[in-house]
Amino acid sequence: MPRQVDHEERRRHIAAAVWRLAAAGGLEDATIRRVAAEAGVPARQLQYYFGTREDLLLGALDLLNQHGEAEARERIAALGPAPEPRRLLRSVLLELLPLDEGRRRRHLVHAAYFVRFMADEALRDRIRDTPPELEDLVALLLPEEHRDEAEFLLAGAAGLQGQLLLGHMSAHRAVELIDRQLDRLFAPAG
Amino acid sequence: MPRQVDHEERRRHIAAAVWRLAAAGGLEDATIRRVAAEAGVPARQLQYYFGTREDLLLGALDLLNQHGEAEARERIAALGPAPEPRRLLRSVLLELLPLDEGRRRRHLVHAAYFVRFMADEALRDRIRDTPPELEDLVALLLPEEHRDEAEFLLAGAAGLQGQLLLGHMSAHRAVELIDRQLDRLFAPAG
DNA sequence: CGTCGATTGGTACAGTTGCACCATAACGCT
DNA sequence: AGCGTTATGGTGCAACTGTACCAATCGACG
Repeated sequence: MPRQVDHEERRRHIAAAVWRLAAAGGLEDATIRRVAAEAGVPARQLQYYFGTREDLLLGALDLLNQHGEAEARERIAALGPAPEPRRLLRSVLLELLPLDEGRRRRHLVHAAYFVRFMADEALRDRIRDTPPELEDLVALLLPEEHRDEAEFLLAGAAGLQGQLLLGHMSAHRAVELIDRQLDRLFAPAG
Repeated sequence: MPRQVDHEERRRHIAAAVWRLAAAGGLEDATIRRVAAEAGVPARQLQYYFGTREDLLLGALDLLNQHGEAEARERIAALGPAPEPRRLLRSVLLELLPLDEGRRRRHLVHAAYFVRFMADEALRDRIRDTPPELEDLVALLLPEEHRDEAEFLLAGAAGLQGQLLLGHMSAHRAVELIDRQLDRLFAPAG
């Protein structure tokens, strides 16, 4: 192996530039030359590490997803072992809200990819910010008769995400609304 | 007035082409030449009726909004005079779901504009598919102590919109989930 | 030391982009 | 009929797009 360079690190560095541009101005701002300038590398490097522009966008999205999933897992693991269902559920729902710069950018990038990738059935799964496993988890955390509530809860959190991104609601208020729902669902006399 | 041509009709015809392209492949597909081809008019005409491309996108969005708002008002008016609060509320919430081609395209186009227009504070209001008046209406339809529920209900409907667009949930199921929430909120012993 | 493959850089090119410009046609008015 | 406004068409251009191509450089291994 000549010239030892960290391939993965390089790709993540470039992908991060894609995220910033896409989050700020949508996919059309993420041209090869502009991403290269944002990342501070020659444009040719993107070709080498990703191939075509389509591959670049696709690769950047995949990296974002695994990056975000790792962050989410970390935050949830920080609750400690065997957390109470309510606290666990709350953390899962809060992952859907842009409560810090990381999550905000993640959701913005997903929004930027949304329409473009929805046309292609194979790509459609990569732009959901709620993996199916999370949905199952939420359903498991609530009593069986509350399956409808579980699904609506997830939808509600996703909807609040949009409100927050648009600045139409404060993060504090969104969290409060979720907590009210949890109050109800975990009330003593369910 | 020489050469009587229906200015507004022309603009709507062109705007509809923007909607189709933006809904199918995002804003980057809505180039001047491509919109012209889709509308079947010379590209020069877009310049004449809208100005720059930015103006075209902006104008097409405004036309979509007023078009959609009219459609929504019509559907709600079809409930007849002084409908029961629950039916009225249900109709308002269902406006957020892509239950027909019109609403589906409207929400897709909004999604296409989302990131691009969020950067500009002045344009941010044009990409919300829930006008503030609707939010107030929803709050009014529920008893005072249910303000939190009203806001979460709207967020839930908006979240279901995303699930439906992505094909992760059937329209039937989404409507069912909303009806369950309404069952609860309008239960006799509130 | 030389060689070979991994990596980088620069550039060239055909296609597309948004937009400005100029001519001309169509029409309502005086 | 003539004029002025409104509308239309076509074309040109500089900037930018994605990507193919060629040359050079680097480092590890023989």
